[in-house]
Amino acid sequence: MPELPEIEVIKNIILPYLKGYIINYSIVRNIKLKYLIPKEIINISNQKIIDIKRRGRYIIFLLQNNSIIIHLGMTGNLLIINKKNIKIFKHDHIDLIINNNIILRYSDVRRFGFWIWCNKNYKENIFLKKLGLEPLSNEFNKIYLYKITQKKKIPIKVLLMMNEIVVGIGNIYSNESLFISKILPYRKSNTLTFIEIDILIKNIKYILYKSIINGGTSICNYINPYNKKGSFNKFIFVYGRNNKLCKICKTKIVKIIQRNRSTFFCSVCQN
DNA sequence: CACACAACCTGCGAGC
DNA sequence: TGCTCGCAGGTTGTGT
Repeated sequence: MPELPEIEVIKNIILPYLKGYIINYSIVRNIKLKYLIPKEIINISNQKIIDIKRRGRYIIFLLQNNSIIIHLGMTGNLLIINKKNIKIFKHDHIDLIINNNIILRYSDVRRFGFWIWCNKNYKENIFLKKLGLEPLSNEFNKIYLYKITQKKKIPIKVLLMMNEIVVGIGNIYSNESLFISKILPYRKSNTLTFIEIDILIKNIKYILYKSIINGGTSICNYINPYNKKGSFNKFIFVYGRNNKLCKICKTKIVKIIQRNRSTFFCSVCQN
C-alpha cells in the first residue's frame, strides 16, 4: 500500500495509543509474511513501548532493550481496535494486546510486509542502514539532488523511486510530483537543469506534506488505523488516470511502463 | 552502471 | 456463471 505520507499518518495515529504502554502479549494467527514472524515477537510479553519512529516506509517500535521494525509491503494495515470488537478476518496476522484495553492488529492480504526483531540500535539494521535521505529533511535539497542526477543517466521518475537516494517516494508521489513540476518522467536525470531540480524538490515536499495533512491516498487497500480512507485522491492529477483527460489542459493522460512499474503523465503539461 | 525480469502473494475487474 | 489474464502504494535478487 503505502508511501511516506500513509506511513507517517499511521505512525501519528497509533502513537498516543501505544507510547508508554505495555505490550502484554501477542496473538500470531499466520506466521507467514515476507519473512517468518520471529519467535521473539510471537513470544513477546510485558514489553514497554518507549517510542515509535518512522524511517522511510518503516515503522519502528522502540522497546526497553530491543526494537520491532515493521514494513507494510503493498497491503499491510495497522488497526487500533477495541477488545470488545474482536471479529477476526482472513488476513489478520498479528495482534498486540496492550495494557490499555486496545489491540494493535496487523493484517496483510498479499504478505509482502514483514516484522523484524532487532536490538536497540535499529538504525544499524541491514534494511535501514542503506536508506537514503528523508524527503522532508533539510538535507534533501537541490544541491544534493542535482549532484546525484548529474551523475546518473536513468529516467528521473525511476531515480525518485530509488530508496538508496531518497526514501518513501513511490509510484503515486513520483508521478504526481513530476506532473506539477512539468517534467516528463522519462527525461534522463542528467538532462535536468538546476532550476528544474529546485522546482522538483519544492514540489516533492509540498505534495508529501499536503498528502499527510489529507490523511494519505487510498487507491484500493489503504486504510488508516481507524479503518478510514485517506482523502488525497481528489488532488491526484495523473496516477491511475490513463486515457482520462488532464485536469489542466484536457489532453489524454498517457501510461507507459518504466522498470516494470506504470508511469502516468500529460504530454502537453509536462514539456 | 542501466536495465529486464522474476519472485514473494491475493484479490479484483475486464473480457471471453 | 466461470474461466483466464492483467494489474495493484514494494523490495530483493538474478543475469545480460
